[in-house]
This record gives sequence, C-alpha cells and structure tokens, in this order.
Amino acid sequence: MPLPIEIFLYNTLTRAQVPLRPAEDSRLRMYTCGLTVYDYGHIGNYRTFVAVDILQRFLESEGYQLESVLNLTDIDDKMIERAQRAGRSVREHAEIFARAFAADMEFLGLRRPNHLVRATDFIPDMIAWIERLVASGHAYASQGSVYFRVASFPAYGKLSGKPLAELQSGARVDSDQYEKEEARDFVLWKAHKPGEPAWDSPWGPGRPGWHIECSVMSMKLLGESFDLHAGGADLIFPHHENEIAQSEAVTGRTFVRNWFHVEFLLVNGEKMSKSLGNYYTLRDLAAQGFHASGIRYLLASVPHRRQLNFTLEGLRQAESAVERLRAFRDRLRRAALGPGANPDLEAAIASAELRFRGSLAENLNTAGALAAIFDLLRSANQALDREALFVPEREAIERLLSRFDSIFGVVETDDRARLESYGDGSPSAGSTLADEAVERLLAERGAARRDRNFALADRLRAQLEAAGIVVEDTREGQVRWRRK
RNA sequence: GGCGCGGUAGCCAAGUGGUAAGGCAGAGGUCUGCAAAACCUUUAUUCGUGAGUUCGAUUCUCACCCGCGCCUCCA
Repeated sequence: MPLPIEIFLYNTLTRAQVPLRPAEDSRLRMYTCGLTVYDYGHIGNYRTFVAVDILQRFLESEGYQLESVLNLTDIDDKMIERAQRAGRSVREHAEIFARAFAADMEFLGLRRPNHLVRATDFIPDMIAWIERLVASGHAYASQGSVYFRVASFPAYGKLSGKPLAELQSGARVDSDQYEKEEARDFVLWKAHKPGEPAWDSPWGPGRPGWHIECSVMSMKLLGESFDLHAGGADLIFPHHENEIAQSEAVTGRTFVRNWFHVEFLLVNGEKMSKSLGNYYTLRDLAAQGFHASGIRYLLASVPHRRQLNFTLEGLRQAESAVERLRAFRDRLRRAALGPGANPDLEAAIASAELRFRGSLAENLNTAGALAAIFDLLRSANQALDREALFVPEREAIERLLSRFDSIFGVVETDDRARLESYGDGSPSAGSTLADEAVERLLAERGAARRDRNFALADRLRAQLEAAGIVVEDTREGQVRWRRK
C-alpha cells in the first residue's frame, strides 16, 4: 500500500496553500454548498461538484474517512417565484428539481454524500439558532423579520478580505432594507408575505434567510467546528462570510478551518447566461450526444482554482482523450504477454504513481496528475510495441489505472448506459444498433473482404460508423468493434 | 474604486531561478487492400508588455496592458 502523503490545499481564509490537518486524524468532516433546486443545475454548478467529487475521492484514496454533507436549498425567493410561475407549490417544484439533481449526479458519477439535506427539514434548528443570536445581541427582530447585526462581529470580512469600513451602513439603501439598522446587516428570518410558504416562529410566521441554513445544517451534522467547507468562488461573499459570522458569533469557535472554493466556469470566454445563448445543462449536452465521461473529464481536467473556459470544442477534445485512455486499457488487457520482467518499465510505473498522487496532493493539480498517466501510457505502449511488457507490469499498470479511475471516474464508465438511464437525455444514434445487428454486418463485411470486394466492405464499415460503431481490423485477422 | 483569479504553441493546460510537462488538433513516416488503433518524428529559441535584481528569469521585484469573477440573487 502507498505511503501516506501530505496533502496541501489552498485555503481561502488564509490565502495560502496549507497542509490539510483534520481535527481528528484520518476523519475529515466536510460540507458543500449545493444547489438551489428552482431549475436544472448547469455546467457551472457541476464544475464545482465535480471538483469536490475529485477532492473527496482523492482524500478517500489516501486513507481519509469522510463525513460529507451536501445541501439543497429548497426555500428562497427564487424558489417561490419559479414555483408560482410554474403553477406549483414550492414543495412540488423543489421535488421535481431535486430529483433532476439526483439524476444529474448519477449521470456524472458524483458520489453521494453521507448526508444530502434540504433546508426545510431543519427549520426548528434554524429558529433555535436565530434565538441564540438574538439572545446574545448579535441579531435583532424588526417588523417580523430578524437581522444579523454585522457591527457586533468585528471579524466580519475576514474570509472575503473586505474591510468592514467599506461595508458601512448607508452605502446602499433599497426599499427592502429600511427596517434594518444598517444596510450591511443581513436577514436571518424573513417575515411572511401573502402567498408565500411560512413557518411559525417566535417572531411570527415567516421563513429562513438563505445564509442561516448552511450554518445550522453543517454544525448540526458535523459539529461547531469542522475541517472543510466547499463551494463556488462566488459564494465567498456574502454567503460564506455570513455563515462565519452567524456561526462564530454564537460558538466563539472557528467555524471552518479550510475553505475550498472552485473558480468560475465561463462559456466561450463569457459568463454563462440564458440571454447570451451559452447556457448549458447536462441534459442539453447529453441531447447533443456528448458523454458523461467527456463532460466529467473536461470539468475535472482544469485545476479548480483556475477559471475554466467551457467550449464544445474543448468537450470534443476531452472525449478524444477519454477514448485514448480506453483504447489503451483495452490493448493492455488483451495483449498476449510472454514470460519475463521489465525493470525499467516497473520503475516508470512507480514514478508515475508518485507523480500522480503528488500532483493531486499539491492543491489538487489534476492537470499534472493526468500528465503522469499519459506519460506512463506512452511508455507502456512503446513497451507493448517492443514486446517488452510482461505480466507483472500489466498488473501494476492496471492497479494504477484503477486508482486513477477511482478518482477521475472516466474510463470504466458505461456512457451508453448512463445516457439511456438519463431521463430526458435522448440516446445517441449509436445505441440504436443491437449487438446482433452489428455482428451480422461485420460478418457480411468479412465475407466481402475475403472476396476482395473492398468497395462493399468499406460501405458496410461506413454504415456501421454512421451508427456509432468503430471497426478495427487486427493483424491476426479478427475484427474488433466498439461503440463510440 | 476595493478584493480575487488569470494571460505559456492552432485550442486546453502543467511547471521551475539554470534554460519549456501532458492532452487535443495538424504534418510526415511504420503498419493496413484502404482505414482504425498504436508507435516514431515533427509543431513555443520562447512563456502579455517594459524595466529591475541575478552569472542566469517564463519563474523574484516594480510598473503597465488585456481577459474574467465578486463587491450583499448567483456554483
């Protein structure tokens, strides 16, 4: 088994890359800000979730035991607005998109967290927490709502680096904020408005503010101080800043030790937006015939602290890269190996593994990790060409490849099955031809080739290719085929 | 304006104070009836611009230019 390796992650709070030191040795508690289920998630959301997934799989492969929480926001302004527009209750609306999210997770191969929680299941806990904030002077009620008193928490701004002075009151006053002491104060509990869902509270009927849910759910499930909190970079301010304030004001303890933020995803160099026509959901991409593995590879291949410019061209490139990995896996698997050993190759395998893990340990450098794998792939291919790869090396490479894939999750993925089981995604043309039909056409083509009727043989191959079947002739005479 | 991320070959992208990983695409070759796959060779005298430190900078410092994000809806 591999030796332990020290893992470094960039921590937004300290603005530095620091060694990961869980409070409890090998046990790591982690919370991720999930989706507001008012609509389908888009690829920007999934960029974050894939990065978190890779991180978690890597940590597990390095021996950490994870306790993970992912939340879904199922009550907020947007939920109410969208539900009303769709003529549904907020609850029904949330249910529909929570289910869609689960399907998306499945499609992309995102591991299920230990706790997948919804805000509305924790209302009493939120109310209790807000009461503590009020009792300690950090919050105040006003006209049926409750606000956090930012002035009472001097450390406010430590995560986002925003000086308190710049967040002074009066900077902005909009009609909705007249009931606050200061404009920078944020809402913990919103007074009920007609037509909106409401829960009873000591301040009258209402609903929780957005920020409080993450504080309350994370601390309830992971404790008042835990190891890692992840989310998109745009959540740093105000969401995570507010979470810190709400939590630490009561506990007096460090809420979260490491903040892991995933940079933005752009589409064609611009912010994704529906009006620009560059807004993609996983369903959109699946309908265009793109595969889960390609999407996952692309999202995973750019290290998380870099903005990722998503393009369809980039997605095609990613699919090609995945194909090459699979082609190598197949070649390795079926190669007929002679007896012997190749110490040079064995050394290359060992160093590839070290480089792979080392890259990931260095703030999750996925690009570097992939380079290690592809370098090894070339060495192994060369060895296969020279018939200098033997059973021990094959086993070692397969072990590394399997370790790689347990983290990246792109090679041993049945893209066809994923697409088919993915509700709305329309299956690609390739799935229309049954295996028997493929075999029949291949037999015909084989006969044509034996007759040296190459025109017919090529026509049949073209026909198969149109159906997404790639045909490969081998030196030994048999024909291999696979689905694209 | 404040805070942050980034500018490396056609595209994506790693990286280091000592002279540029990897992927995709392209070109030539080996193999093939032709292909595919695989392999070999090839594609940045150069890392946004200028100056400085240094024996030496893409890597450090300063200034500037450009792209993007956040600044209380936002992954």
